[in-house]
Amino acid sequence: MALTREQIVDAAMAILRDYGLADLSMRRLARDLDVQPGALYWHIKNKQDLLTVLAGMILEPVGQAGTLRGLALAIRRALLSVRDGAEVVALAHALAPDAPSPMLHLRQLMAVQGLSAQEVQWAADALIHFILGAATQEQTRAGLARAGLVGQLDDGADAAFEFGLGLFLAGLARS
Amino acid sequence: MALTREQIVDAAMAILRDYGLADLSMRRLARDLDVQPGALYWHIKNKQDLLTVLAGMILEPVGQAGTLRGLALAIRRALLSVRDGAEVVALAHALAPDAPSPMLHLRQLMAVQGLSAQEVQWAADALIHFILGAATQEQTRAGLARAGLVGQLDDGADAAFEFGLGLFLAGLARS
DNA sequence: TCGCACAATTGAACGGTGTTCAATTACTTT
DNA sequence: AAAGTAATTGAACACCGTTCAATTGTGCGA
Repeated sequence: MALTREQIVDAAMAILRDYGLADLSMRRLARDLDVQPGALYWHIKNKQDLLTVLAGMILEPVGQAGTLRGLALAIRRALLSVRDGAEVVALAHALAPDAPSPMLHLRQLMAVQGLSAQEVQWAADALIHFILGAATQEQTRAGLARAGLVGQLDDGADAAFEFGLGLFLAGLARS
Repeated sequence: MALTREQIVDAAMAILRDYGLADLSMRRLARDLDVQPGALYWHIKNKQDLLTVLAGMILEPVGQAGTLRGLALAIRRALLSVRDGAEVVALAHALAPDAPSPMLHLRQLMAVQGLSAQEVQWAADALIHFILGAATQEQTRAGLARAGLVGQLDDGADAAFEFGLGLFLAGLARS
């Protein structure tokens, strides 16, 4: 049966979930699909494109949220639910910042207390930097711990995120 | 004359400044030094190690600062002063978060308003995520603009950073 | 059912990457 | 001068993303 773009994306997601971004090479992906690497390029422009699709899938379960805080928590949860999810989304976000819908949703929820459109943009960017940075740090630590390069991952990651988010939201409320 | 660890580091920094992180390969570095790639490994453990040293050099001009705000601005300035500086420092920071002295200095300045040691750590982490994220975004955009993949880099980067930093500091002041 | 056209895949290559290591050269120290 | 150590070479290992001519597979109209 013919190879499908969807099959490729699903296989890529499986590698990501089970082995992480470092193992997600086009050659490895082709091997898993019993196909030569070149065949992938009939269905997909390049690896960056594939990663963008994966980023979209990772953020898919975020959904709507009534509050800024709820949305931030939902985004974090989605990022952490896939191995190296934060890094993949950060990569995609760097090249197309407005593509993922949760980011737009975030700006939408920022519409409070007389912030100008530009200020909303700035505030949303700041919050995104924090979310991606925090989640990336967590997953990087998890990877290092997995490799035995560093001991005991701190369990206080949730509290740390909550605290940082609280700081940010308090700053927003003040303005 | 014998090759020196310092020569290697300096040549690496020159490549970074002039051509960016993508061009900083061990082979390219060896070519610039008129040496075979293997020779580098007599003086340096691996590429990651080299990048850690570069990250330290990038942050060197930060120096002391009396205020949290001043330190944040100084760190950003240092990151932006070298092409892809933010990415290099972020890479180094991920593997050894406490190595760069400005990060410690930041925690030190966080000692305000009865924050527990853990809260200081959390707040410092949040601020670092913002600084690295913002600077990385700026330099990524600059790189895309250089490649002609995206038009007109926004000149409001300074203002955006200042605004995000203001939000964060306001949140700190509230607590 | 035979061709034909087009979709899809292969096989092979191009030009890279980080890293290792036996063998060799360069330089000191005795 | 000889021995011993420091430093470098040359070559390889095992990968990487991407391209493309040649080939195979598939559906369709005659």
